[in-house]
Amino acid sequence: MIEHDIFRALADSTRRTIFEKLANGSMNASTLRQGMDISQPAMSQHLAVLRAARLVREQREGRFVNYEVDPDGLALIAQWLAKYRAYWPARIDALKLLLKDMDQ
Amino acid sequence: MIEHDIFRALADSTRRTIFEKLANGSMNASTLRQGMDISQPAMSQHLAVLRAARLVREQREGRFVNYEVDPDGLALIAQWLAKYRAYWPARIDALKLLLKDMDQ
DNA sequence: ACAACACATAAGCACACACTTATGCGATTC
DNA sequence: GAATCGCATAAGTGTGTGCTTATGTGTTGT
Repeated sequence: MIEHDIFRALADSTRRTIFEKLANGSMNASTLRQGMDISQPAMSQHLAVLRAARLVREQREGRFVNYEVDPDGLALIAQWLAKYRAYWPARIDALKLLLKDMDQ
Repeated sequence: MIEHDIFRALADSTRRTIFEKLANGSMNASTLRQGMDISQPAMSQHLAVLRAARLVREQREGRFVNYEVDPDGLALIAQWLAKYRAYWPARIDALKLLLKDMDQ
């Protein structure tokens, strides 16, 4: 179940930080580690979990592996969220942002 | 960190099932248990986790406690998702639904 | 070809988590 | 007011998870 993988992946704050960093630009695993006080194997394992959840995808470049945000994971979260749109508050900033962005 | 509580709460499939049931109508804890093969304390603990994540809220009614979906949790997910809107695929069904719903 | 590098995988360990049974606490019912 | 009911909490237990160190695999550079 990919939905399970997604929420499980995001349940860890270190992985959310990694994802956020990648959202600001794709990087290889070593660059990601900078300023994160995390071992190389730990980073590799976190990236594997994010990859399994389709939140992140890899792109081999020689001996480097460049990681970037995978839109598929975000789309699945949006789909999950859409199931409960009957319960969304009428107007919140996030949804207004959302609307504005989709309006073009 | 409420964001952490939300993703952690949704990382468990039993809790997602409970949330989904509540999205189809508010219920008390005993009614929620029906057809779920789960002990009463387990249900109580799951509801406590969902409550801490603001995905669910309670409403005491005598000796019953009626549970319902709390829009706050969903709004927080939407806000989290909105941070990464730059990576959303151009057109997916979930986002179209979203747009249509917000358009009124 | 050999060393250095970027990354993945293996194995082991401490801790978090979801479950259980037992018990406590109010509110209803008889 | 005693029993019952709906639910919460306590305490204990097995399993999952995130970390570590050690090692493997493939690529680059000399």
